[in-house]
Order: sequence, then C-alpha cells, then structure tokens
Amino acid sequence: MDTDIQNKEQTILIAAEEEFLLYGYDGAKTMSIAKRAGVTHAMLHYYYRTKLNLFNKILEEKMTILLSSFMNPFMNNDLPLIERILKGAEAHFDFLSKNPRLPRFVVNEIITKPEMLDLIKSRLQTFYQYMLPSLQYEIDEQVKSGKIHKIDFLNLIVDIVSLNVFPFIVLPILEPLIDKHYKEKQAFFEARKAENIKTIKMRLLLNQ
Amino acid sequence: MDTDIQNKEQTILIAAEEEFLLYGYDGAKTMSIAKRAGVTHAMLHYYYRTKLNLFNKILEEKMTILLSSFMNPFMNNDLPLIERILKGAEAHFDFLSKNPRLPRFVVNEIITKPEMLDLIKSRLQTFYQYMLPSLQYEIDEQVKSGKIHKIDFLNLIVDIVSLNVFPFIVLPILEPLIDKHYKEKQAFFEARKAENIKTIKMRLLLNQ
DNA sequence: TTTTTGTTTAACAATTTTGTTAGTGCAAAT
DNA sequence: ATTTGCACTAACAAAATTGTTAAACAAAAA
Repeated sequence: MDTDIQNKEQTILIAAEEEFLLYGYDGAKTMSIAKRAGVTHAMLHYYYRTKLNLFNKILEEKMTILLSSFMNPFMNNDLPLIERILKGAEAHFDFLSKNPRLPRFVVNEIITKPEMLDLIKSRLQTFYQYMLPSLQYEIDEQVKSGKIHKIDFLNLIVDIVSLNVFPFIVLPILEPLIDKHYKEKQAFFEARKAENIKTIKMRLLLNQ
Repeated sequence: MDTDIQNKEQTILIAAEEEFLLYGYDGAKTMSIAKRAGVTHAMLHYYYRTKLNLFNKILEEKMTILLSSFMNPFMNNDLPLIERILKGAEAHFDFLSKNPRLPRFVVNEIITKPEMLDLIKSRLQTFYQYMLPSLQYEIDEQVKSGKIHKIDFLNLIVDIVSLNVFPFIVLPILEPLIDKHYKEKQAFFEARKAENIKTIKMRLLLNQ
C-alpha cells in the first residue's frame, strides 16, 4: 500500500497544519504536533529543523491559496462584469465552505507577524494598482448605462469578502443556531451563500 | 496628582490589555506585560497570581462589552423596527470604530478556548430563545404589509455583523488601500459605515 | 560482505516562560 | 516606639518548550 507507509515528513506536515490551524503559531506546541503525527519530536526537528520553518511552509501556502481563492474568480475575463462578480463571489464562498478554518488562521497570523503583513501587502499591490482601476472603469461604464447602482469597487470587494468570510470565522459560535434552524451544516452554508448573493445583487442591480 | 502615582495594579492591567489584544493569550508574555507596565514581573504575580487570572479579567470584560455593543442597540424598543435595525447597525459600527482591535481578539480567544466558547454560547441562548423569535415576528408583520423584503432575522443579523466587523478584523491589511483612497482613516470609517447602512437598507427595503 | 547513506530513538541540553520566596522598606495603627 | 500589614525587589526555582546529539538501525550501493 501507499497510504500505510506514508512517509513521516508528510505526516508531520499534515499534523502541523492541523495544530497550527487550531491553535495558531504560539498556541501550537511542537510536541503536540509530533504526538499527533505519531512520531518523536526529534523527527520534527530532523526534517524541519525549527518550529518556525515548519510553520512558514504552511502559512505561505495557505496565504497563497486563500488570496487566489478570491482574486482568481474576478479575473475570468470572458464573462460580462456582473456575471463575473456574482460567479466570483459564489466561487469564493464555495472555496471557504471547503476550507472553513483557513481565514481565521491566515488573517491572525498575518496580522500578528509584521513580516507577513508586509508580504501580503506587497502581493495585494498588484491587485490595487492594476485590477482595481480597470474593474472600477467597467463598473462606471455599467453605471452610466443605467444597469447598476453607483459604487466603489473597493467597497464592493469589502462587502463581498466580509459577507463571505466572517460567518466562517465565527462558525463555532454560530453552531447552536445552526443546529436549531438547519438539518445539516451544509444546509446553513447553502442558505448563507444564497443570502450573500442576494444581498450583493440587491446592492448592485437596479429594480431587484 | 492622581495620574502620576496611579497604582501599579491598574497599570499592569492596562499593559496586559494591550499585550493580549496585540498578541493573544499565547503570544503575550508576562515579562513583556511587566516591562510595558514598568514594573518587575514579580509584581504581576503579586497582584494577579497567574497569567491566566490576569487574562480572564480582561477577556470576560471585553467579551461582555462586545456582545452588548451589538445586542443593546436592537433592544431599544421605542423605535419602530426598521429604524431600530438601522440605528442599531450604526451604533454597532460606531462602537467598533472606537474599539477596532477588539473583535479579532475576542473572537480568537473565544474560539480557541472551549470553556469560553461554552460561556458565550450560553450567553447567546437568551438572544436565540427570546429576542430572535420576537424580532422575527416583527419582521414577518412588516413583510406582510409590503414594507420590506422577506428575510430571516438570523440571516439579517449575520449580514450586519459581517459587514460591520470584518473590515476591522483585517484593518491592517487594508491600510495601504485606505492611505491611497482616503485622507484620514476616519474618512474610510465614515465611508464604510455609509456603505454598510446602504447595503442593509437595500437588502431590506423595497424600491431603494 | 562491507560500506555508505539516510532514518530513528532516547537521552540530554538550552532557552524561555511562568511562578515563588525571603527579606527590605515604609506607612499607618496600636 | 513597636508592631502590623502591605508594597516591593532581587534572586531563585520550576515547568514547559524547543532544539541537539550520540548511537542504534535499516536499506541500498559498492
């Protein structure tokens, strides 16, 4: 079998990911990671040398996928603007529902670590400088032709990301509510997705 | 003077609040707190015995005020429903703009600490059991008389809190944007507040 | 078979972080 | 003036956490 003799290096990485996502860098302990992976903690240092090393491997990857999860959908240029925005928001939500613990982890670690904050700021520069003005232009065109309400694209993005991300950040707090009002957690996700799209539509389109 | 000889017990508490808000429970170190307060770290233990003790004093207070910052405004019963919702959202936003680092701190600590998660769940029970159904009833009345769009009050609450809170959680990431598009951070806050109210209005009211 | 190479373990070491204590000084109460 | 109680310090102790090393082991190469 392939899965049985799975190499320890990988096992450690997976265990580390779980611990870091649950407890953050400071909260996660190398010995808990080793224990979860079923290896001695010397092995962790053998493969990754330091806790910080191991952590960076994970954070960088997660930051990258989280960032592209919301930027890529809006770059699908062969869809008309409004479709692109709405489908983009949906795709973003779908990604989050498959990775519900990602945003809290990434946001936290980025914000508490100055180097990481600088890194993400530099990555967003591209978005700020090129995509945002071009999308704003498209928006303004649609506004002129009376298709949508006046809006800053920046504010629209913040609206979409807020609506999509925040419920996942506080998901554990919402659980009693979800249990009471929905049969499955998945049903809550579907309802939230529909609600978000509806809210964005209403904010954007005339005569909704 | 009163402020000069301010007692150390209080000074430590203030320093602790800053460190905990910045770095979280695990990230904050008792010696950094002592250093920030300008006292030996023995004093910290003298007054508060343990780090956890000191932390709990802060977290409990912060959790309480954060919770009431969004619950109280909706309980102002002498306003008609729609006014109450809109003024409530505004008040909630205003509170956050005065306490921008509170939500990330509280949410994190609550979610990573099972006892705290249980505590907040129990506090929300009241809201879930009594306020929510009664507000839902009011909503349904307004829907029937054709004043507003159909909506679950639960979803509306999640919308409002998401729109209000999330931008503050990621504030440091947004800073380059804010600097570029707004003269003052305060101007960004004003714009976001207006945007949130507008979005909620559009989601709620007919013919906007 | 012997060597080489990389993997693994257990025990140890270093560092960081939290918590304690004995004793000093000082102010108010007796 | 002496005692009592509280604030305070410096040095110490304990615990937790991270990191290292020497030696055993196993698999593949020579």
